[in-house]
Amino acid sequence: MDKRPSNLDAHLGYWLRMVSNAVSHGFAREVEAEGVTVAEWVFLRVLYDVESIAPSHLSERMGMTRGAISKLADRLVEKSLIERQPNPEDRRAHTLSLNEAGRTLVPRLANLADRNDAAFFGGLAADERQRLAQILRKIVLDRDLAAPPID
Amino acid sequence: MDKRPSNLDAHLGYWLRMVSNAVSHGFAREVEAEGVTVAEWVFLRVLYDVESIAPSHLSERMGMTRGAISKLADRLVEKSLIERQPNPEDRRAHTLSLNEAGRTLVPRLANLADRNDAAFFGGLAADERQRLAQILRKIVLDRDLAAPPID
DNA sequence: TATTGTTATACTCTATAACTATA
DNA sequence: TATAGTTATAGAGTATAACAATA
Repeated sequence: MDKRPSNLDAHLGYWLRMVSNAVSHGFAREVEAEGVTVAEWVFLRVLYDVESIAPSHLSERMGMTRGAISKLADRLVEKSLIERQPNPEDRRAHTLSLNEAGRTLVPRLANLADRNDAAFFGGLAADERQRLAQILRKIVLDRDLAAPPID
Repeated sequence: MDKRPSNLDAHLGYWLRMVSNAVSHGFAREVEAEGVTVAEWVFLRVLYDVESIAPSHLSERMGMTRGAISKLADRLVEKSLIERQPNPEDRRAHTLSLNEAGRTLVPRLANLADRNDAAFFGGLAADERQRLAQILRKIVLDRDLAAPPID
């Protein structure tokens, strides 16, 4: 039996990747108009809630390495959306926080995210959307995937 | 109303991205042992069914630009898994096809894909997996996303 | 020595645009 | 001129590992 290799579309991961890429690309195009990328949006949105955070904590929160966070932070500093502060108590440590421009931008990006999500999943019935969210959340919990919920 | 920007986890796209990334990374780690990447696996799996295909057709099939296909093809030629043939009728055109090693590798990769998918979504009930597949397929159809089904 | 953060390096994925060789 | 394919360039995303400063 099973002489033939399974088809690509036999795997949930395949469909998931196709849909996820499309959603993310769509969102990427929208936020590009505001001068940021998807990863930067996540970074900024996390900062919005925490006031200020150490890069190492952010790296855990976002499921990225410290090096990656450092690079992202560089870009956002360059774009004048965040600031780095020294920590007087431990001079190895820093904290990151939004500046005025960053704080102003986040709600605009959140609106784009809302609209993108609505547009993309609007073709589903309300109960389908709920089902989807439920299943995805279950996987995240089961597998203990990265990012703890923000709220 | 809506003074606060919506949370990251308010969006289906956020959950989708988190799960999709985890599945793909898991699979990437597995196929790495066979010396290929996820994009290469898709490329090889498509070739397995069609015997031979023009790069331009493959680019449509995979939803990538011709340049990206060209680069992927370079790597797979270098890894001695595929071959490029000239087309005698139109000397601009080429075709791509698996060689012996490529043809042998695909079923092994398919097994890894099966196992990865099973491991990842094994925590879901059968009807949840079915639901998830159904919803994702509906989105792909609704939005007419890339890759036509392989089989 | 261990830890915080940065930097250096590298590779995949992908796009856009220029280019080559046909047709 | 239009088309098939390749090449050049670039940038996001990410990782690993080396490093500097400090603890």
